[in-house]
Amino acid sequence: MEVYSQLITDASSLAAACTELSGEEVLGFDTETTELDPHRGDLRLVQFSSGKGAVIVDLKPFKERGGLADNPELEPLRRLISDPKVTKVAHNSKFDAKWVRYHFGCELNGIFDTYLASVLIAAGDSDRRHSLADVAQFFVGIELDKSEQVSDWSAAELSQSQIEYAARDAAVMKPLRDQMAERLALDDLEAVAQLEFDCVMPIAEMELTGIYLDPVRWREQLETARAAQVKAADQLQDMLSAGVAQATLFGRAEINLDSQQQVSDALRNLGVPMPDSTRAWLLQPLADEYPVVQKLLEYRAAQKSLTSFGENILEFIEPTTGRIHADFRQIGAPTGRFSCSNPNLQQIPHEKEYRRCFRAPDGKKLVIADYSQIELRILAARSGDQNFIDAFMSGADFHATTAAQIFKVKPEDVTADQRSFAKRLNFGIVYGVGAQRFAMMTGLSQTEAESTMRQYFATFRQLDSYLRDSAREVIASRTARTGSGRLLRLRFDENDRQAIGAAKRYGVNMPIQGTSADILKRALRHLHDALQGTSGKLVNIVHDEIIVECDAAEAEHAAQILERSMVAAGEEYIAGVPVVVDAKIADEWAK
DNA sequence: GTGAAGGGCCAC
DNA sequence: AAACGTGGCCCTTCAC
Repeated sequence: MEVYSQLITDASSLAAACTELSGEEVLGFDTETTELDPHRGDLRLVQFSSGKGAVIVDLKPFKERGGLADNPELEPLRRLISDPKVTKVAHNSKFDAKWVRYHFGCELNGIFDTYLASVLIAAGDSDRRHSLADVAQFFVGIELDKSEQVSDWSAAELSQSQIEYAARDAAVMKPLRDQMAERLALDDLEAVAQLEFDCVMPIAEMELTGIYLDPVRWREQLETARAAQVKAADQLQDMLSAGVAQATLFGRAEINLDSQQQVSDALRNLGVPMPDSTRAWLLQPLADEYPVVQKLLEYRAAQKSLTSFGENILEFIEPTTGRIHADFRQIGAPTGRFSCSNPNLQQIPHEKEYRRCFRAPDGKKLVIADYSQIELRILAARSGDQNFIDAFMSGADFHATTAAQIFKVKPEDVTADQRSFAKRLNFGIVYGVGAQRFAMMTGLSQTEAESTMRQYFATFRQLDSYLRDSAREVIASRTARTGSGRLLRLRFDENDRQAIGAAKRYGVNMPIQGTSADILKRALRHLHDALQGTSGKLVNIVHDEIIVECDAAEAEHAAQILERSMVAAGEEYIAGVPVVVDAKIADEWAK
């Protein structure tokens, strides 16, 4: 592909080029950086491409003259980047957004993200790849050579091939966007694409802000966990060696306690009737009779605390900020849910000992808000079941209210057991739970479980028919959609009963789980806009929960903004069922 | 030595 | 190897 390109190194040509570019509706956009983490490296190039050619801004000379953050020479560039009327087509724009935000102090607005668009169009097909090279190949049939991506972008003089690479990379973006926009329209994915593009900037900012973890508190907790692990390991080792042939009078045969193979063998030698798997839920029933099994479970829990939630998380603290900047993937699951890694802040144990380590720094507060029963409210709205909806309308305890209906007793006469059955069933329904598993988790017999479930569906007739219709529709169309129109294509062998069952559960669950994700994403955009000009910053999200850190003096205001943003987002996707958000101001992330 | 797969378990 | 959905992380085992 032959492309004209202009390399810019001085203020007056930058101003002229930006004036020219700001007249375009759509620009390809890319950056080249010396590192992957904006806290560590330099932003070297910013590139734009229009139908006419590419403009490459070499930031090195600008930085040498007056830095990047408040260099007035870069003002035209900031205006162009933050102008929402000029669409920036970028691949994985969160990356560019973070660098621009951190080094220029401005937002990247008017995003069209070809990575996110590709993931949406793939609609859950995990065979599809989404690198720029793959996406360019798939949508416009252009082969991209990415060999320069890892080249040295900190050199004094950029090589000709680097400049050509930069230009070519940027030039593919416009035709790519045209093809993808057409495809998004064909699949009715424009609304969900906008929803995704709108929350790139909030997520970019959240990652840059990071979350504060008190290392002193964490180490204290770690010491306790370590002591528990050492004690449990020692006792378990003793108990297990009794069943190992090689054990001698002078010492015990060391067993690798983390090897389910070795542990299973040792337990079998001790006469424990071991199931095929050693998972906790299978071992639990044996724990009363066999203290060694109880000890194994104790060891496992201690080991998990120490490995998954131990020393390693402290290594994620960025020295320049003293905070943890995790990676959030905004379409982490085909349902639209986020995933999080390095570290995963969505799987921190709920126990106070862990959560309290994530605290507001001095002078700050955390505002923590979560949606109340959001998935069940979505289910109520989608099914239109009046009994289910009424249970939310009253504002009373939802599980107790549904229990009263299922067991045909007065609300005040609902027993703790009845409420607990109803609660587990309410949650299980969303995932398509069967009688067998419901029996297992409640301790009911298979027959009792079946009859309770029959009673449940007899009470919520409309919900029952919604779930059946929805399952039938999923199998017939091989698709499912969320409230925003997010699409899932299901692939299954129509002769495989198990596969059909799995597809039904997945396809029925996806619109519920996915609409919840839609709502959260909408809330993030509202929140981002409403927090402008305040001290409030988004610091974490966990599926139905949002955490904002702000100045202590502004906490009440921030809490109001957060609650309003979340409720407004919920009401856009749920009609006829109240959306309830519980918000609180706290010093630490603990209930 | 390294990477994939499998088992197990944390969150919502 | 839960006929309950979505993730990520840690460990062992096994193939290359």
